[in-house]
Amino acid sequence: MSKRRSITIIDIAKELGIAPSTVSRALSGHSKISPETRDKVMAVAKKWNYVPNKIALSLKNQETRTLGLIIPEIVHYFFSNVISGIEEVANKNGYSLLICQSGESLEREIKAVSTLVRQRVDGLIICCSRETEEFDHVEKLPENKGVPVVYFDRVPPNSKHPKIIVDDLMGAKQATAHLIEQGCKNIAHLAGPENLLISRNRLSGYRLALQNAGRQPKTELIKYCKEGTTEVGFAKMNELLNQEVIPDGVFANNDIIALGAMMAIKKKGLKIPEDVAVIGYSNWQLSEFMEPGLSSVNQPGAEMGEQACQCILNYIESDEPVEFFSPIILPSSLVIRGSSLRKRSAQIKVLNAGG
Amino acid sequence: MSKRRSITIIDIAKELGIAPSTVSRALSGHSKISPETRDKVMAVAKKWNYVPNKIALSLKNQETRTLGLIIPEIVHYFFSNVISGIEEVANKNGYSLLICQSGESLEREIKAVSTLVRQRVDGLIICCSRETEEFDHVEKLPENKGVPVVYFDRVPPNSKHPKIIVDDLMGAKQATAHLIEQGCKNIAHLAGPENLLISRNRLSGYRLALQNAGRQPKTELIKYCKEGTTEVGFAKMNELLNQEVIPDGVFANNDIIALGAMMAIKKKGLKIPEDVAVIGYSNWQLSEFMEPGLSSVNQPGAEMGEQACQCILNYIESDEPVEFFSPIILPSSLVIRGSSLRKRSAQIKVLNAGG
DNA sequence: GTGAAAGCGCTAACAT
DNA sequence: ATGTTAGCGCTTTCAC
Repeated sequence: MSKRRSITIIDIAKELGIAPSTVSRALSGHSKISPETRDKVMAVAKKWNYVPNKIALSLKNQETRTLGLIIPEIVHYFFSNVISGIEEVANKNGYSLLICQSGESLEREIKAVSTLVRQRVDGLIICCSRETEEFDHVEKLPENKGVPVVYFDRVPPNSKHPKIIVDDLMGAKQATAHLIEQGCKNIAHLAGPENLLISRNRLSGYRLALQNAGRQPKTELIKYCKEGTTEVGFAKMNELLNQEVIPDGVFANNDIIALGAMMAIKKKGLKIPEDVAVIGYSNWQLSEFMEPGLSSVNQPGAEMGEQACQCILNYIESDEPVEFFSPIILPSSLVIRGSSLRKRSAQIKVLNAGG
Repeated sequence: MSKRRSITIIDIAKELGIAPSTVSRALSGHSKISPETRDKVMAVAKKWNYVPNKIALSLKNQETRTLGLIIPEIVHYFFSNVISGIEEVANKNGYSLLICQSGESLEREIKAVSTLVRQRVDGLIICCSRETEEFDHVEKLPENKGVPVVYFDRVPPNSKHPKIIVDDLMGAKQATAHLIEQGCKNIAHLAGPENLLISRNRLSGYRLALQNAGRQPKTELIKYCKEGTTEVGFAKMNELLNQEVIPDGVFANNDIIALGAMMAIKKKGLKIPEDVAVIGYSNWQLSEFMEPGLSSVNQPGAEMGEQACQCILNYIESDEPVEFFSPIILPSSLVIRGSSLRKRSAQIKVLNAGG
């Protein structure tokens, strides 16, 4: 593609025999400009399809009105929701969005930070990769007070920057409480890997709900699904079904595991939710299409994106540097579905799981 | 956030008492530079965390090494795959990706084009909104030879720009042929809305496969699901099941419809795929989590993104303007699943559905 | 091998 | 109301 020279303010100025600054003023609707010149300028600009050059503006103003986003994977229901939320808010505020995916690799994450800083993004929104345990590449951005940063979902333990996270503990508590309300006597938990904070929080929520109802969480009703696959969910649920105390309710760490559990339940000839009620903490929209009876706690991806974006816009526009931001904790929403998918829409209830 | 002045080449030059141009040369590994100065410059640059300013470079070089992407919705399995594919290739080639979503609105699409052109993206990748029937806002970009454009998925009928589309006809043909091979005698089609090209192509593929097998497509086995919801799929499948000729195979326009159909089949007490085999043309990854027995024709989202990106990079870098690009047609892939989800992974076969 | 100067497109301060 | 000028950060001639 041969390089195209586009129309500039100077071209317009020459055509009309006036100064570039006058053209600039006319174009930006400055008050101290005669209507005639303004109209003439507008006419020429239109005739030649003048497009203002944001690059020149960025260089002059030292701001790009561009936000950088680093995300582990784009192809993921939760993350794509986050992106969408960010894009929505950014767009509404006249900001553009530059996206990099780290592919859960620290190396790529570091490279992405560098790329975006070179591009002079006005702010950086980041969800760290699973590999990331050390945050200097973000925390020690050039000059130590570089670009404003907002973390979401996977956040460093000690950072002064804003953080947006989901209230997993509360969500899990509500989900378990819901099973209790439904009359479940023996509620099992198919937990996620112990090393992940979210798994631990969800387990805690489960325990808390039971204790609040005056019950003791039983060790034999808690199974860890380290790999987090449908297969493991199936296997662990089978174990549960072969124990003495058969659970009549299951809270699963996520919907993938929940799906495996449901397969095991059905294979046993039991009915959902009549015999065993199931509820899954969900990253995906799957629940919508899954078996009826699968209620779920949904991660508020879009809302998280919106909040993160709003947060960084405030950060960018705040004049005095803020010393420390306390984390913003978003509630998950508990979606309760009835047992007939045909009448599903009428039966969906959304509870606000947070406080 | 108070505006931060970052380190420039001039700062380094001053510190060392040399000319900015020398610093520039040292930094960019120019040959005609003494090793001592180079080392000195590098040292200072490192000490002060110098970050080159891409904005200044863009202004000078008249290229941003940035690509613009306009997409109807980010939260969509197919589209998020496309984005991911584009990001991957762009990144690998040193390009950044600026994303706007149109939300299926022509108005927002027009605004997005304008935004991206102002940002001086080097190229524009676009999937038009459902509302878009007139393409001047893209085709007549400033100066008529403006930014390189590549269309994908939803493309204008007559554009000289590159277009990447999916071979729906071939995919549908393969899917239907697969049902025939499986021994299905009466294969129904749950079609999409007639006004969409993809629906028409899939219907044609279905017809073609039957004809190739020496069968006549029967009108009573074709049902249009205008709304494309699970509910409609359920209703239309019920109609089919209550007709004289009960189908033993169903090719559904997409997986949402397929899901409804499967619910209807199961409610009737029939088994999938033993009694009725089902296959859906899929935009989503749902099939992975759906009932066993649901084979699907998957849209190659990531591949489409990669191709689109590669295509625009070539376009950008080609010196002589190309007169007309013929469409690039990607095959969909037919994924055949067995009936036991537990053994699923072993039984998945992927056939290349294109020619 | 290095320096000086021009220029990419734009705007804001300072004239007039 | 309009023109002049300088400068944002960088590279790239053209001198020396």
